[in-house]
Amino acid sequence: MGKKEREYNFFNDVYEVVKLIPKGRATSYGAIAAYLGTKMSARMVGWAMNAAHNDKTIPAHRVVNRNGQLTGRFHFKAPTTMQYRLEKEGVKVKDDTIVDFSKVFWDPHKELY
DNA sequence: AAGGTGACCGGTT
DNA sequence: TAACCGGCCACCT
Repeated sequence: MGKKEREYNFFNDVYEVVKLIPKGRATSYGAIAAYLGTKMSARMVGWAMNAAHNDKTIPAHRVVNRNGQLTGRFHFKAPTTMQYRLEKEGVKVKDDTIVDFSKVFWDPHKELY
């Protein structure tokens, strides 16, 4: 098995959850890690998103940090891309932070089974 | 082969 | 309020 394939298998669980985030909602790195179990740390979720950043099938813009900040914005094509995509879905962003994040927040632990 | 490094997090100072 | 700390764990050098 090649390196690229192994990498994809390893991060696959993260990608599957990210793909389930509904339009107009967002979750956090830590929430995904908690949902997947103790083996996966929030840092690893960030690493997985980094590895996936050109995959158009993964809505990476819907993953932010626990405070709703768009900490991953510099990894997009332009630093404004992440905010643009969120606002296009009706999510308001101010000062690189999602407005009313608690209402936009999508917790995989509660919304998935 | 060992140590540095994250698109992080919760708690403490 | 902001800075810091320890835990996290696969990757990279």
